[in-house]
Order: sequence, then C-alpha cells, then structure tokens
Amino acid sequence: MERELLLLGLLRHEDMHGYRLVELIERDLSTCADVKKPTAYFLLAKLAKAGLIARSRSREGKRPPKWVYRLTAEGEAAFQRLLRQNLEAHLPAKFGGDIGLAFLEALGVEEAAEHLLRRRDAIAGALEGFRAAPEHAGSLGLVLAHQRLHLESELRWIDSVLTWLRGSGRAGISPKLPGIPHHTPNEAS
Amino acid sequence: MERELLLLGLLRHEDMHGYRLVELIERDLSTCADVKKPTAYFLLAKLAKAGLIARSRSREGKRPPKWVYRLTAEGEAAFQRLLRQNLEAHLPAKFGGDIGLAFLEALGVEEAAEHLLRRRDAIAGALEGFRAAPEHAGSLGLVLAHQRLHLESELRWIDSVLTWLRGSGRAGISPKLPGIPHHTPNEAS
DNA sequence: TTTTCCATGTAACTCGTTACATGATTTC
DNA sequence: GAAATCATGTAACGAGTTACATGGAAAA
Repeated sequence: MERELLLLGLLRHEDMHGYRLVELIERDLSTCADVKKPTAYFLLAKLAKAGLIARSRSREGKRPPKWVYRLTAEGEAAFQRLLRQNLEAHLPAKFGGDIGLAFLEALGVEEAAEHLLRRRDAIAGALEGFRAAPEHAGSLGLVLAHQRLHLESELRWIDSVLTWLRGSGRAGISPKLPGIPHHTPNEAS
Repeated sequence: MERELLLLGLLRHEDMHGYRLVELIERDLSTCADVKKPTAYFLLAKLAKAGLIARSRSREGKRPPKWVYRLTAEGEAAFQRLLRQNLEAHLPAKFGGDIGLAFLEALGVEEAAEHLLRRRDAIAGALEGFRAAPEHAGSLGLVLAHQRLHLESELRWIDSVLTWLRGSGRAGISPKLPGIPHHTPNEAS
C-alpha cells in the first residue's frame, strides 16, 4: 500500500503526469521508495479505475500529449486513510546482511574482519553522500534525517561486531554476546 | 541470493530435510529471513539441480520417507563465495514507514503525534519481545543484538520526530530540520 | 544527422506467496 | 474416529522488473 500512498500524496499537492512523477520519486525519494516507470503507469491506471484519481489529456507546445492526473475527493479520502495507517504501523525491517553474520563462524577472525571492513566502508560512503546532500526542509528533510541516523547506527553496529570478533579471536571460539553499548531510550509521552 | 546462502549455511552444519529447514528458519531466524515452505522446496530443488546439494531418501520408523539434503563440495565453495559477498556488501534498507513521514504535513500536529505514538508503542513492544528472549550465544546472538539495536535506534528516531513535530506546532508551519542528536561514529581500523 | 530527452505503454519473465492436494501417523 | 502433525509437492496468482516498441522534439 505504500506505493499507492506515495502516488496519492504526490498528486495531492500537484497535478502531474506519470513520467514527471517517476522522475520526482527517483530524485527526491529514492531513499525510501523506488518505483519504476512500468509500475507507476500500472498503478496510475489502477488508481484511476478505482476512481481515486482522474486523468485528462493535455499538450504543451508541440510535445506529445500527456495524461495529467489529479486527485479526486475519493482519492483524498483514501490518502487520509492510508496515511494514518502508515503512520501508526511499525513494519519490521529485515536486514539481508544479517544472514551473513549468522554464519560468521565459518570464516577465520582475520578474514571475517577484512570483509566486514569493506561493508563498513560501503556504509560510511553512503553516509558521506547523505551528509553532503543539501538539507531539505520540512518532512522531506525528515526522511533524509532518518536515513542518516540509520546509517550512523549501522556504522556503530559494525564497529561493535568488529570488536566482538577480535575479542572472540583471542578468547577462543565464541564468547557470550557482543558487548554493545546500551542506550536507554528516552520516554516521550 | 540471501536465501541460497541461508539454506547452504544451514545444511553446512547439519544434513536436513526441507520441512525441518523451514521450521528452523521460522523459529530462530525469523528476524532476518522468512522462507515459506513452497519457496524452500523450490530452492532446494534448484540447488540440487545445480549440484550444490545432494539429496537421498530416508525413512525413520514408519513415517513417510523424506529427502535429506547434504552439502556437496561445490555447495561448500558456493557457500564460501556467497558468504564473502554478503559480508562485504551493504544493502541499503528502505523504510516504508518513511513515506508516511514525508506527508506528515497533511495532518495537524495533534493528530500526527497521536498516530506516531501508536507506531512508537508498536516498536517498543517489539523491542520488549527481543529483550525478553533468551540470549543466544555466538553468531545467532549477533543477529538478535542487531535487531535490538535497530529497534532502539528507531525508538530514538520516533521520539525526535515527536519533539520536532511539537516544536513545529508552536513555531509555525515547518522549521529548518529536526534537531537530531548527532553521534560521531568511532573509527574502527 | 545522430543522439538524447520526453512520454507512454506492452510483453515476457522472475520471484515469492496463498491455497490446494496428498497421504501417512501420532494424539486426543 | 477426528484432529493435528509430519512431509512433500502443485497450481494459480500477484507484484514488480527488464526489455522492448513507439513516436516526436530538442540538442549535439
């Protein structure tokens, strides 16, 4: 449902045609969504058939005519519903990188560390990209900030795995548990 | 490729039949992977055809016979390759929950906060579950620790969004950027 | 003039899921 | 005797992707 929410939300504050929509998502929202062109066109057709958006043909200059979509009243209602649903839910994230970690023991300490350092570099690189990016204002800035925060968390995580790994190399096969700094989350309510 | 790595890795340290494999994944690795039965059977057939695993029929007592899979030499090689590849790569995570955040402005401050608090509760609940769970040793404990760490990070994130929200409610429409505590990651190399 | 960009779409394919089918066996 | 569990599979479907097809317009 996230993709529908996304399309409705974008059309909500500006009428647009499909191509533009995809462009916008790829430029500004690539961190939290990727919607390829055929998917977008398909979803737009579906939403139109459901009556949540309406389309009208328009041409500018001598360019090929395009379908400009606008939100209908039903679309606005659906948007409101989907937004609330999205905000109040927590969709647990699965980290594919963890299944490699689950088999860390198959590698020697040295080699495991070597590969994890490469992963660390990749994360650090991605983080650099985010820090370099211009600061968007408002809720768009929010998603950027979240991604940045997450990457910082991942970096700390990898570091703690590395120290655990090295400790385990000295101590024997596998110690109790990674000694991870344990922040108590502050209450907010 | 993560699923293949998972199956090979599990078969590496114990010969097993499909049903058992799925059971094991659902019990111990549900946090970082989910593999349904038909998927598992399909993948096992594929891996067998590729020569990475070999199967042999066996029956215990009067139960229906089962296919017991074991890793071949090629399978071990593939495992080693996939493991390294997995460890050194960073696969960027997409948070579907962020697209709701991108449209936060569509809701009043009060209502947005209300819904986000529900999300917060969901995260806190999941976290509780992880803290209550028995501490697995070794690399299995790693993936649990990662998930716990991530949930803690998410909790802090939601809290900072909430404080930002409330600040924005007083100050006007939308301020510069969320004032997020900015930890400098410690170097590790 | 050839390439790139704008703009829309279709077709084939992959991956994964649900739902169903089968059959024996333990448990209630 | 009915229900749950063990064990394997097939069929139908859904969502999304890649690759392809089509054209005109602007840029190189």
